[in-house]
Amino acid sequence: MTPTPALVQRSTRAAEIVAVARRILEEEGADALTMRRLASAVGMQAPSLYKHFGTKRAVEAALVEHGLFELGTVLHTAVAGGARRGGGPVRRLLTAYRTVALANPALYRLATAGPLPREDLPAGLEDWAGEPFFLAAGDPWRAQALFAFAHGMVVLELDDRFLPESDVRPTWEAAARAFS
Amino acid sequence: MTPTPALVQRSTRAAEIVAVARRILEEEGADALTMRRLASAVGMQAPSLYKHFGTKRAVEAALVEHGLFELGTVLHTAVAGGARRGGGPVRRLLTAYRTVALANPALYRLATAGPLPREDLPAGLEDWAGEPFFLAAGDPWRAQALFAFAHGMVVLELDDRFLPESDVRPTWEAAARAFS
DNA sequence: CGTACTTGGCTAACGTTGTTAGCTAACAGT
DNA sequence: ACTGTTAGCTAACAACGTTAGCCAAGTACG
Repeated sequence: MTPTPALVQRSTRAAEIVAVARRILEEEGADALTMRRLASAVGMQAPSLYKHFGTKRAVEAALVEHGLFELGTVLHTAVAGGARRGGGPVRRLLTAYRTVALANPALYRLATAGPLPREDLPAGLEDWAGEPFFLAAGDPWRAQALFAFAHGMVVLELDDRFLPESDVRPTWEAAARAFS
Repeated sequence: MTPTPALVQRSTRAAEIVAVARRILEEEGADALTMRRLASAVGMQAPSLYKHFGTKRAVEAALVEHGLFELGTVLHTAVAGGARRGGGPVRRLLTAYRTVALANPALYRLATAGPLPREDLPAGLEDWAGEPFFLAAGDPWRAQALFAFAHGMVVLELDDRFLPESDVRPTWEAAARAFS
């Protein structure tokens, strides 16, 4: 319902840096995303990056922005996408959430773990990305609970925190039923 | 039901290092826990720490061990503790979980976020700490869901990820009812 | 009793990290 | 034609985890 927020406008070079940073993040992991590695992958020296981003956190904030935007896009279409796809909106939301998170694990962690760099993010982006939970759950408390469940499941899955023999999909299924 | 696992036995000095590390972690944050800072707080030079712990990760593993042990202790007594305290076992479990996690936020994050240093942990400790969820929930899938919800709520609370005006306790209450 | 070994401290140093200072070539504006 | 601004560079700094190598004190034992 809230209009899609606009992404921060960036110069060609800055956009290229963010794109390369994202590739490094997903292909080589969060530890590989250093200023020197990023600079070399983009064809310059590390200090030159500071002509485009004031700090490494600013680069990460740009990545978080992309992550939240994509997550929000997927979740909104999942909730809105009619009864064509299986189940109710809650089920579609949960499926979409898990899919996009597991598809970009490093970006998901960056965007959802640790404190948010709110001052470097477009206003409203965070709320907009979380809105599908309210749309699907009905009231704010169920939305909170649904969000907490989904986030908890995903990070525990990513961290390999469940018992090895335990299958995780029945739990998602059960939650979808419980919250519908 | 599973017997309480034994903690790793450590020399006096090593135990002191872990205790100091924990104090630094909670009082000054995870970033302040550096080998030099830790060494100086314990009265030695950084390289001397390596006479007691092979790596920084090993120090952190010792902290994780403490964290899981305390969490497990609290959760087990919460679930077992008769009908004296309010509500059913699920409600007591959730209250205890939130309380201990918010009381030691940095330790909680260290113990539950990111991959576990399983090879440096006493065998069975992880399972034992998670067992109360199975005891309270009944079957494994509900246990998984309950754990994911509790963990998700706590990390989102710690990361200040909920909307500022949103009260979080009704959500815990509702979950306690839903899982009972 | 002396000797060998272990324990636990030290200093110096290495490589990597984020970041700053200061220089410079290219380009735009008046 | 001068003057900024933009975007690159090299050199360097402090802090990080960690390793190497030295040395004093204690301990085991023949």
